[in-house]
Amino acid sequence: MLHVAEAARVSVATVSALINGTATVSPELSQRIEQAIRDIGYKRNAIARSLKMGTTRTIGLTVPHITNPFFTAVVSVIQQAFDRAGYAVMLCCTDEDLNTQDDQIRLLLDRMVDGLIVARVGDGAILERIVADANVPVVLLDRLCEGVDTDAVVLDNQRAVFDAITYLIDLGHRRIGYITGTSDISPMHDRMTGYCEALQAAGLPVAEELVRSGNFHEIDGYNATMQLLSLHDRPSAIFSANNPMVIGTMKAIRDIGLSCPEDISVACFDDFPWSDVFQPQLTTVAQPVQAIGEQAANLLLDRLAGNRDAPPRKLVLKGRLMIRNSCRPLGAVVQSLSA
Amino acid sequence: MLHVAEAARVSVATVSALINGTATVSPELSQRIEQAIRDIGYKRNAIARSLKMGTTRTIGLTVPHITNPFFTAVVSVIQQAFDRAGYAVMLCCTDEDLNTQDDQIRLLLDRMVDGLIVARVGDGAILERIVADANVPVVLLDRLCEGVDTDAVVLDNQRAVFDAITYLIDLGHRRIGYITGTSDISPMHDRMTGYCEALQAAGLPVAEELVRSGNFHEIDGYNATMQLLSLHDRPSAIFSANNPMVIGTMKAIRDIGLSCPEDISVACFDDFPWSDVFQPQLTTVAQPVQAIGEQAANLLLDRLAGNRDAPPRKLVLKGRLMIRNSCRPLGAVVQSLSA
DNA sequence: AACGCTAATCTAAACGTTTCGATAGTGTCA
DNA sequence: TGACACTATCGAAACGTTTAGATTAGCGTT
Repeated sequence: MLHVAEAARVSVATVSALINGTATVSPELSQRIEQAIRDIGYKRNAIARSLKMGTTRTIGLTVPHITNPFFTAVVSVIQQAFDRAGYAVMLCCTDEDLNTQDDQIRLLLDRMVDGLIVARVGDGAILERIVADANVPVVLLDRLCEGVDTDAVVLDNQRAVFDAITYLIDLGHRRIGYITGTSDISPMHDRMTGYCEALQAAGLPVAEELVRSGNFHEIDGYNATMQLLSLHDRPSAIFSANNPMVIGTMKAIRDIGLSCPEDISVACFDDFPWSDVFQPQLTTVAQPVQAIGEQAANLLLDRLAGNRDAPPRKLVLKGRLMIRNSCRPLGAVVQSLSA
Repeated sequence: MLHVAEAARVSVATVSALINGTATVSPELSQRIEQAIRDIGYKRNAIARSLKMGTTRTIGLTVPHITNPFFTAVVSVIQQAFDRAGYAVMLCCTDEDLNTQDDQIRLLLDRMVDGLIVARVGDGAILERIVADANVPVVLLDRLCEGVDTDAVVLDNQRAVFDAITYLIDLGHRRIGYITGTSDISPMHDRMTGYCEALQAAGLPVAEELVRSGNFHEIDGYNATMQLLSLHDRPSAIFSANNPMVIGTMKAIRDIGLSCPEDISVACFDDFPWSDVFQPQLTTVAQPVQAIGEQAANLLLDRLAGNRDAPPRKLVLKGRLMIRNSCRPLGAVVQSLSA
């Protein structure tokens, strides 16, 4: 900018005024300055600007796994929304690991992001401090956080799973296996509650051996399913509370020589784009990813626009049960096949 | 830092020296400073540091679509690699749009990223200028760029498709539909070449009506497939050169009342995690996403480490044909079913 | 002709670091 | 006792912006 000012024989203040439109500058000088800018190929240094202004027009976004199609979709929507608003987004994947998450968030705050959207992991002790200490607005995505009272957009997980399990019960299923992620994050807890309530509402017992938990990965779903399928009185249906894990479930069913839905019905959380193309077409609980991403972005953009003092807003969206052909109605007798 | 210096009764220079370990500071002062840092909860301002140092320890990454599983996987790997190296990554999705890409890259350069990994879109006129003007290292990902001579990691697309088509020919297929993306990017061009060469090598003609092109989206794959299937002498196999488009292909096959692989064989580019779980299990060309991401990251990290003058390095990796059950061997007579 | 008002422009300080060169303190050795 | 080397510390400039406040010029009023 100094060079531009010199070339145009004006002060840097005038150049700045013209670029930002913060003061009127005469047509004559404007022209000289614009010419100089073109000649020199000047580009404003956003870092220097950020330092002075105290804002980076950059936000941080952390998710557990970008390869989880749910997060992929949400990240995509959020990225688009901030792009439209002229913000850059720094993406971090925490790999479902608390320490990684701490590091990532520190990394983002170090870089003076203007705001944070966090699909948290673990118990959020650090998050509490961040929301308290750092003066950047935070919006929680997908997962709430005890003790952190801030903007959030989540799903009505309990209701969504309640509906899905009720659907299975209505089909005649009585023993329904349930595969959950580690229960220290709110959605897993709420989904589990939905499962239990649906069973109770139908007068069915919650059998401990039918509930298995894993760490969100395909292999965990595989192992959990193997355990469920080797029970002497095995479930006629399995619900997986997490998307990547259901892949493991399907592989386990295949490896053990059973097939879905003939031998065992399967449903899961989170829809994916190809779910109605391949067989079996999985019955899923679809989250409104578009809305989730947009609402999260809007909440943050609103704070960034200056609305700092409004009380925390918590948006709860509804899931939708996508009924396909991976769950079959059950007659009086549970079919018993061996491979 | 000023506050820390005052609290510890030292100069800011000393604080900086201690934090960065750039000079020895006495145990006594060290302790005072560390105490002050803790008391105040001081965090170094990375923006100010960037301004002074001329480096942001942040890189920019642009991909056409993060929802394309290939890019999802590569982004994930790259993100991890840079995370390990202490870099942040700014992610942008260009939506296969040239203007968007220009905007995004400008946005990234404005923010003084230290380097750029670009899966480009379009003809790259802007990219040329960037690589010339900006002094940040750029590595091209997945897609080369005429006239931009810089580090790159790509697949041997031609060979990969050659192998896939040859496989179909070996199965007895003679009329093989081919669905490509817009041909102005190198992989699409190379894949097309692989298709033609495989046919020629087998003494088969390249029939114009069997080649359809679209804009990478599911709907384009759908439309292209519909056209192929309504030919009076329709193909017995379809190869889709792009992953999202194959979803459209499968939907079109279903909607028209055919089934795969009984009525029509399907293969495509890019593997996905669930491809061996659902039916039909698609035969795909798998890209080594892990290697691609890591190599791209390494190339850039190497430049960032100071190795600026080395000549451009172009890494070409091999694809792998994952044979599953979506392509069936063909007898002498092409089966002709109507739904 | 002196005055005030407005519009255009400029000067200079500030943002929070890093770093160069200066300075003070300490011990060694002739 | 100086001269000297060495270490620890500091002062101040610099990075490239923004912006408050000062200055200047032009112009209409009285």
